[in-house]
Amino acid sequence: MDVFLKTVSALNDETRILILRFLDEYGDSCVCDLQTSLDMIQSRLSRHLKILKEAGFLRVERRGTWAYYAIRSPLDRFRSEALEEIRHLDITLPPLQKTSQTGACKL
Amino acid sequence: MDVFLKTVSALNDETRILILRFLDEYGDSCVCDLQTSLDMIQSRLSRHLKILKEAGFLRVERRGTWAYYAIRSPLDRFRSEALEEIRHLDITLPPLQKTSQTGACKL
DNA sequence: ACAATATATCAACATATGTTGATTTAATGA
DNA sequence: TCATTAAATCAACATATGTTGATATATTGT
Repeated sequence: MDVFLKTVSALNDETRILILRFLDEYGDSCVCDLQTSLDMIQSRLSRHLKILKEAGFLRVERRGTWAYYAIRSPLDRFRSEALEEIRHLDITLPPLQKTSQTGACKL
Repeated sequence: MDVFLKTVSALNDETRILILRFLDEYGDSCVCDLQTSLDMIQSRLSRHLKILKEAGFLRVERRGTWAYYAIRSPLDRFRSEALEEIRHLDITLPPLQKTSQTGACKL
């Protein structure tokens, strides 16, 4: 029960759906790039990334000062199906902005 | 987006998961019987049944004074998958009590 | 060690959602 | 029409969750 509810609860937010969709489309991203691309305050992003991670949707990998988040693979059946639904939602995805590469990522 | 979020939001509650599991196990039930079997206040049940119905999980059929709720069929892919998950959750389902038959269902 | 930057966490607040008891609406039968 | 019962809705309250700005932690380079 707990695991299922946590999974569902993680899906129950527009911000997190957008994040999932973004990572699904563009692949691994550091918080910094997500912040620029999605135009979100850093604490807000961290919160949602943590929830998605703890719900089993994402994994994190630390590279230097950066934390790269990515969709976990392989996802189990239910999470995969949820992601598939999200893929077909009518969302206007913002372009990927890799400010972390250029060093222009100062918070 | 709206439809998906509404679906997910409907799943995001223990009470509603229990109701879905119950109806999946025992089939159509009137609010009255659900109330007795699940030991829930009537207004609480009505609320959750409405949410589940509007989210596309349930259908209602009025028979006399009674409103019989049942899992909609066929469910679409995502809702089916969700129901399948719910089927495998570790929930101790209370026994079905058909008080509506005996007339002992006074609220 | 210190400065700079990336990320995580915290506290305060606002909004959303669930619960309950009361009231309203609907259907049936005398 | 009136009484009875089932179900829906409402109002008040409590709890959960999201947002924001501030602070803490972590990593790198000087």
